[in-house]
Amino acid sequence: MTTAQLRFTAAGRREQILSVATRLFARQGFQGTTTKQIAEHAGVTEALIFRHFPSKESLYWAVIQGKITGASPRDRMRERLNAGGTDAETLAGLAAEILERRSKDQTLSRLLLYSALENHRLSQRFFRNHIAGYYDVLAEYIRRRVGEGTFREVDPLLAARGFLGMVIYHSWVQELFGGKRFQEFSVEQVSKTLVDIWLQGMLQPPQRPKTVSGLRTRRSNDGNHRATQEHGSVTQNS
Amino acid sequence: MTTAQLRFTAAGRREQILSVATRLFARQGFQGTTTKQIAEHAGVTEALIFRHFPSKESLYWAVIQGKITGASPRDRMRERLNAGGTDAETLAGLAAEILERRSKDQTLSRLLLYSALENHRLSQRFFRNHIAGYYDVLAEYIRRRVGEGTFREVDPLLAARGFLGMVIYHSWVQELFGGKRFQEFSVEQVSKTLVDIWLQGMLQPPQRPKTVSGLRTRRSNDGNHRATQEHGSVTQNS
DNA sequence: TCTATAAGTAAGTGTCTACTTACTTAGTAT
DNA sequence: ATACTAAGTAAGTAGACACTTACTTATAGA
Repeated sequence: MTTAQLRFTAAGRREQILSVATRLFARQGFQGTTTKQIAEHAGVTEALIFRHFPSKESLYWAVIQGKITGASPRDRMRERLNAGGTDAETLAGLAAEILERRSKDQTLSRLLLYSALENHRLSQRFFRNHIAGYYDVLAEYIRRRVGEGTFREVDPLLAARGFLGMVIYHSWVQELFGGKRFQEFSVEQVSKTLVDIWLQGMLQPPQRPKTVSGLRTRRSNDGNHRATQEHGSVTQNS
Repeated sequence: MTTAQLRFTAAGRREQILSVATRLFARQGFQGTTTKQIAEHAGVTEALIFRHFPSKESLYWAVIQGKITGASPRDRMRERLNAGGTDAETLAGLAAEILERRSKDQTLSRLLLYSALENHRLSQRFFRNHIAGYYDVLAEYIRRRVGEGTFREVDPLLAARGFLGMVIYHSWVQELFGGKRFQEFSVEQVSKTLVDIWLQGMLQPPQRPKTVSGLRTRRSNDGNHRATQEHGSVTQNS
């Protein structure tokens, strides 16, 4: 009979160690985490850790592997992008999901950043599965919209990176660099604002009949700063 | 007379140690760098390092301090934003400068990221002087353009973060995560594309003054796409 | 109930770490 | 030359590190 269970099964203990190690590696990096610490947090001796994993490095790799294969956001993202709705709704939902997840759980982005900085061999793959996954799918979406004539002709990969850059960078600044100490933003405000900027930046300008250069409409004439709408020809001042 | 100079002056040696330590801390982080390593790279014994700096941590702080006080980009950025020229030129120049500097020298961003992850007490200040500096100035610029009616009404800080996010995130992906292994981009292409998107996203839409909700694009409208011209200049064809 | 086996540990090992102590040597003013 | 001072070092120390070895104990199946 299975009562209080003083001992784990091998698989169960392995999982527990992995989970503890994931948290610690994310918080302190590979170099900053000791096997003794991991053992203490798992409630066992160091020796047991080396029974389950031949070395500290192999434990680290198992942690990364777990994050790579577990719950790739790629599919959820593809679903979202194919689900229908306006561009604005779709993208704002996507941005909101990214912001919310990162605000709740920093372990993933911290693991990723540490592994990139410490230059672990797996980090390339980590990156490919986790970040590149995001924007391959998004780039595909953008390419379609460009083909349809809805979006302007821009490099889809760069545009995707631009969008995700806005969102992810903001979340890094807030969560990682302590930006939220100085100012908080609601997820809705951030996602709406950033999507607004990016989306209007991507959309074809509203179809203008044939007035070639007569479009420099002056709305009110109070002198300066008339800065026309086309950024090719923004006249800033005299 | 000063010949071959077997010995440094105290100040000179201090500087040399600082410079060596900066490189190593940037490459490997605080935890990943040993005092022995620093000594070897500086060509001295460890003891000498502890004569100039009371502890490893104080040496690290001196490194960060040096980066904080040295060459704040804030002023150069303010200059640039006040120098005149079109918005597009100004912003593209700004983006290009960021991209180029980061591509040449990663030490600053690596130091910053490590210090944020390792949660050093100075990292808040590091961040404030180095990143916040950037977008305070940029936000001010945006606020002015919003006041003039050139830009739409958006939170200037968020808009600034969006712009810098696009650029800085792209550079991180390329330089740090090894994105350039898969695809290279020219500085001009990146800065032009990202500025294009962001700037058109910020400008007031041409005709209708108040419709910020002009984002109601349904994804199935395939009616309008005339074969697009290049995204920068709309006013050139007939 | 007995036993095979898997789960778990106490107490190490050599090496590395930040930091110290007691000493030597180079440059310089008198 | 002499003596003083600042630059520099050789050889440590105690503790932390990743990892090992030899041992103990829980538990399921016969």
